[in-house]
Amino acid sequence: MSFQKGSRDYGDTKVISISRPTLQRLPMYHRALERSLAEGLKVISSSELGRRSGIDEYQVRKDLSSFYGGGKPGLGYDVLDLIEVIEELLGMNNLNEAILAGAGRLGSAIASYPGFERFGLKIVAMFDKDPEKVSRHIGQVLVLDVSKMPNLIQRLGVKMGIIATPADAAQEVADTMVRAGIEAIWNFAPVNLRVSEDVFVRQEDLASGLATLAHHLTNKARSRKCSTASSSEA
Amino acid sequence: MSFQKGSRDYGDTKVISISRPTLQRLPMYHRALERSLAEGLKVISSSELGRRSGIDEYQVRKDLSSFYGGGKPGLGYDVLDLIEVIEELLGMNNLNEAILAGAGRLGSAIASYPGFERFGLKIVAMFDKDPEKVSRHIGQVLVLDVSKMPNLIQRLGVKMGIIATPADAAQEVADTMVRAGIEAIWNFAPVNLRVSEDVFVRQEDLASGLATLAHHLTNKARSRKCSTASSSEA
DNA sequence: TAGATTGTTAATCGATTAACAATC
DNA sequence: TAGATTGTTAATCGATTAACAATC
Repeated sequence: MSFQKGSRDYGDTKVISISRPTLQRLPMYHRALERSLAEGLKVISSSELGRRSGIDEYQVRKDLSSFYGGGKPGLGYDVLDLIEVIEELLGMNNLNEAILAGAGRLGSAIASYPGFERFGLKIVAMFDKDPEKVSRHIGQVLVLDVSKMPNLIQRLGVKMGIIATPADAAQEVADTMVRAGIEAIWNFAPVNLRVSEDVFVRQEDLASGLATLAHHLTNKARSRKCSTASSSEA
Repeated sequence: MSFQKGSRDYGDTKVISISRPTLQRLPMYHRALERSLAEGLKVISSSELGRRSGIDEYQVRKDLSSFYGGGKPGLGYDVLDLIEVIEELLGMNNLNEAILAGAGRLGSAIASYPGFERFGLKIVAMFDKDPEKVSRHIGQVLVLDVSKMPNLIQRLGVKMGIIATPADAAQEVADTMVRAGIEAIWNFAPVNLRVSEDVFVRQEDLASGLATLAHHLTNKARSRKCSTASSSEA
């Protein structure tokens, strides 16, 4: 694997730092690369990768250059090598263990979302307070009573917590998680969690997504009425 | 409701234009405001709203000023009025009809996600190609055979399509939707859709979310090993 | 009026887009 | 070698942060 020259972790030296936007595009590159590999491509240019991932070719080169130094001028990037580096960066090779709070529909969907396995995510247990749900399996995952959560987090040393509870339970669950040692929370409940500084929270706010779409449709209708052009977006 | 002065739609004059980041923060403000209202607050300052929504007070004022002109220097914003304006902007008062392709776990979770109703989203039908799933109800929504999709989209004039199919079916479903008249697609399948310019696509890429978290945890562990400080984020 | 807080203007920061010299 | 394509530097754009004069 050709990481960028000089950006490897020599003892106590620096760690590659990737910007948030770049990081979020990595899964798209990964997908496009896998497809390319499946089609038999060994080498790919930034423009072709851009076309396949729907991202600007300038952007592609800029992004890749922030963590990859293996591109060959005149030729392009080695598909397989690039895939490996991205997988390393995304932690797809490490096993990312997580616990999931909330065994309702959303929780169940997350627990059995097929895209996650390939990204190294392993949900080791689910929690719910509803006795109806406790002791059942969802997919491969056993649902436990929420009172067992702190103990299990500590015993297994799990660092990632996923919250898929109703809104009014989310903050309390987050507090419990953090107290037990969770360092990163993926929150699907529509609540702005308040946690201590050193806990990373990713708010997966479906309402925001919906807001964007709804606003777009409303605006489109409005601007059409005013006989103006419509805007677009990929 | 006090929209910003001069930004209303006078015949053919301009439409309020809100930046994407601002738009995505509106649901957070909305939530914080609802909570404030429930607690009996009639008026709220930008700093208090910031505290409650987890957003910088500078940001709050900047955001609000782009669409709201009703703030009173020395006092703050009228909670109820602000809520109403945001609801209007997010189309929470209009009914947003949508059709949903894919009646698997993810599709089912979306169809019955409680947060959506309040945002005016109404899923009028679901589609699947699995005969096992067709003709059943998921929540309130009837699942139909995917062959009936184009006709139904046209008959009801639905403009929003939600894709929750497996990855390999997503592009074909999107094409069908667009041909039938869908103007905005909310895509939960891990595929970069290719659609015509005037169709709005929101890619709800759960893999991106996971990438952010996994990278953060990996990096945190690595930087701890090197005895350096850890970074954080809200 | 005096104190508080807005709305707006200016400064900073970071990401995207573009262009091009280096190089396979 | 000539042609293609990278990696990087420069230019542009837009968002966030800060500061402050206007005003309730």
